[in-house]
Amino acid sequence: MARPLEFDRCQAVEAAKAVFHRAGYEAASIDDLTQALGISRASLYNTFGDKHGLLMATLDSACDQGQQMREDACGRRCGAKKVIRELFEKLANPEAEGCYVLTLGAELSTSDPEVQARVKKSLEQSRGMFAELLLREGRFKAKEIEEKSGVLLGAMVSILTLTRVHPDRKLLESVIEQALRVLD
Amino acid sequence: MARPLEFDRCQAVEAAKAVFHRAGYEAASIDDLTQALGISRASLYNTFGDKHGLLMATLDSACDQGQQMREDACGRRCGAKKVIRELFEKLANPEAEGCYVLTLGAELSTSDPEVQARVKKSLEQSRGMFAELLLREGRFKAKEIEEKSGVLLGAMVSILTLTRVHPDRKLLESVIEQALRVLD
DNA sequence: CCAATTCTGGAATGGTGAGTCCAAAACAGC
DNA sequence: GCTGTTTTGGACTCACCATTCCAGAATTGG
Repeated sequence: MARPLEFDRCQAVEAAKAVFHRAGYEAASIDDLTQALGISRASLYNTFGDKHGLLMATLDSACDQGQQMREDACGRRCGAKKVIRELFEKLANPEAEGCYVLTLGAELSTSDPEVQARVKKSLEQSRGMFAELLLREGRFKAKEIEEKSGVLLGAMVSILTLTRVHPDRKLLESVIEQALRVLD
Repeated sequence: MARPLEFDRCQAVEAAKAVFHRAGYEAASIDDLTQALGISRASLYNTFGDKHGLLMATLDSACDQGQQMREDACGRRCGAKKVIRELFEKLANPEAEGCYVLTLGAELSTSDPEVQARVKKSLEQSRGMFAELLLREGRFKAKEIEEKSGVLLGAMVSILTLTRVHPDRKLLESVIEQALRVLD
């Protein structure tokens, strides 16, 4: 063996995520990134290939964290309404992972099929989670679940988008309360 | 007087809007723009100052068109539910102006205060329109109007965002139907 | 402590970006 | 048709961007 990496890959990915999230993909320069990650150009290229590779690493990380969050939500013992309310509250936060995925989606999904694929997959997984939570309630028909999970996904997207472009506590509360009505 | 402009400013703005919408602001180069607008660099800089000036011109145009759409909606004689349903249907279209505003907002609102201001203003105006339509129904209390207009705004944002990153007819229908329930 | 291997900082490279400039062209009014 | 004004095309500048390269540094196994 030989000299080991002097930095933590995960930490670097998190730092890159923050840079991309704040500046956008195109606007973030390699200099910005190396500075934020605290590593040199060479290390960045050795580890991630190129700028796009680094982007995909951050997207993967965000998707994984989102998936973790979804599994946690499904793993809870309480009723769907409580689980979803708490999930929505957590998402109504500008630093949320989903917000990152969606923001990149808005910037790049028309021009970068790889990004688009992850965004779509992530949204579908969210919808799946909602469907499972609804199913577990045991009081909805398949048809209802399809419709209601769509509504909840829509609400989620709304929350994530508003959180970024027009944060307003009361507005978000209204959206959340209305969405949760599908569980009545 | 002297030599007149050889191109139509409005047409140029529309073309620029299309380029920015497809590629994003940062990724759109001046070359892309001059080519799409069919004008030379000099004309572009003479007319719009710089790239950012051109961006703001496109944003202003989109906001104006949005405002026009809102006024049209308010000017109609039929019930709020019908007006809003038709508006939502119109917005569920990837070329919609609101979609452009929101997409730019996602890319730039954290880094460009001017953009952020227009996006927020545009959203507030939309909310105002919803509030007016609700008020005109004559059957809601002020408190309800505040909440319901927020819900409708959230639905609109959801529709516009989904339309761009994850278009799916049935999903959009579910979102629209659910949103319209605030009018029951 | 040596050799092999891998990482690191920073300089170098080639390309492309936004924005400028000027000479030629097109028009309006006289 | 001449003059003054404005537009236009395209060459030009200069900075910055992503990426590569290399010489030196660090670490492991022997």
